Amino acid sequence: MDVKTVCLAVLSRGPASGYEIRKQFETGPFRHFYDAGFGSIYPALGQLCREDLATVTLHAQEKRPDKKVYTITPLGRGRLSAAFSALPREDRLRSELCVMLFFAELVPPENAARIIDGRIAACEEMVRQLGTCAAADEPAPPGQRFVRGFGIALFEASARYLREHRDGLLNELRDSRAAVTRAAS
Amino acid sequence: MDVKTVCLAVLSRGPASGYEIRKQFETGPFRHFYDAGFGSIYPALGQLCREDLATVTLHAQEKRPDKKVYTITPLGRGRLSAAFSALPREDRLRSELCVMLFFAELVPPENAARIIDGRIAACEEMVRQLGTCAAADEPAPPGQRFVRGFGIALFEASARYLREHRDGLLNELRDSRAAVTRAAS
DNA sequence: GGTTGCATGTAAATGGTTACATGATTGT
DNA sequence: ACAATCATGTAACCATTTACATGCAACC
Repeated sequence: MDVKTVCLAVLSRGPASGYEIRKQFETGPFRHFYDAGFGSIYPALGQLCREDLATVTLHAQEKRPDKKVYTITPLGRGRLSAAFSALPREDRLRSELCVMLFFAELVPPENAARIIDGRIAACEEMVRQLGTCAAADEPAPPGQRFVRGFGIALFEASARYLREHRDGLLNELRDSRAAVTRAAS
Repeated sequence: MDVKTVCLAVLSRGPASGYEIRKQFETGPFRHFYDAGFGSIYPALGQLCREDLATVTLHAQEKRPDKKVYTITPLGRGRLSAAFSALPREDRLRSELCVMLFFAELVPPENAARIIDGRIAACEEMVRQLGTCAAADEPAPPGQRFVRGFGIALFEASARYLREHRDGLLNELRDSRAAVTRAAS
């Protein structure tokens, strides 16, 4: 599922500009499971138009730059249906945090705690953000609420695990480092 | 953190061939937070050698193709330390499941249940796999056990959320579809 | 006077996936 | 016989990120 398809899906909920779509990826309800920058959104929207899956109209604004508002076409809706009839592929996660903690013995000791604490804070912030966007867009479509709740559940579980196992890991790391030092002397 | 750095980190635990590294990504304890195919691992290992971060030795085997075993160099260890002194960037997740459920009204009704049930099964299978690999490689380094436990906690939380909210979503989707049908007639 | 927000885009570089290409052995 | 496992690699393609480029308005 590429950026083009996801943009098309966003447009199926109503016309939008590239800038607005980007905002949804950055701070809106998409934040935790999909991201894309301007550099991929603008070209994607251009392509959608060239393939007649969307149309553009220029909205002149006062005291603001002009806006290009994209609208999905019937052909675009057809393309969307096709894409949403396939089974989703497995989630792809790339977690530097996990790589670093997996090889925790390579991380400078004073950093391990910082890294974990930073992540706990980030998860809590994420839960908060997803909660406020819940308050803002009620009543949202069922799927949207489901996915938001899913995100909250996962970030809460992350924060909980990290909080509960943080000290255990740090102690084990300290101990094994002490053992190595003893062996070397 | 690119494939090169992660390969180097794997090599810091002991010499390995490209094939063996790939196995760890595919089925081993890495499975849930990092993936890379042969097409990125082999070139990465080549580059590591060219930059003197690793060395290769050819191990002839009987009844098996020859193996190229890579070993990290002191220079490689230095490079690794540097990479692991930085803060990890945010996890990057791309979830087609979430995209599809977010726009659940675009998913053919009979598919929504299949998609969710499939994911529940996949999460449970993942928990099982992480559990067995726990039994196999005890005692593993502390970081490795921490990250494995983290994975188990998250996949369990995923499965739980999906199980608990599955029927609610499907009912809401059915109801809102019925409302649309009534409005159209 | 500097930063943030609104608004659009292009080009180069990076990084990764997929498909191709080969070949012996082991298990069903 | 056929598929899977072991084992390596290249090349083409694809997608995405990053950096560059522009400019006005509002706020601090």
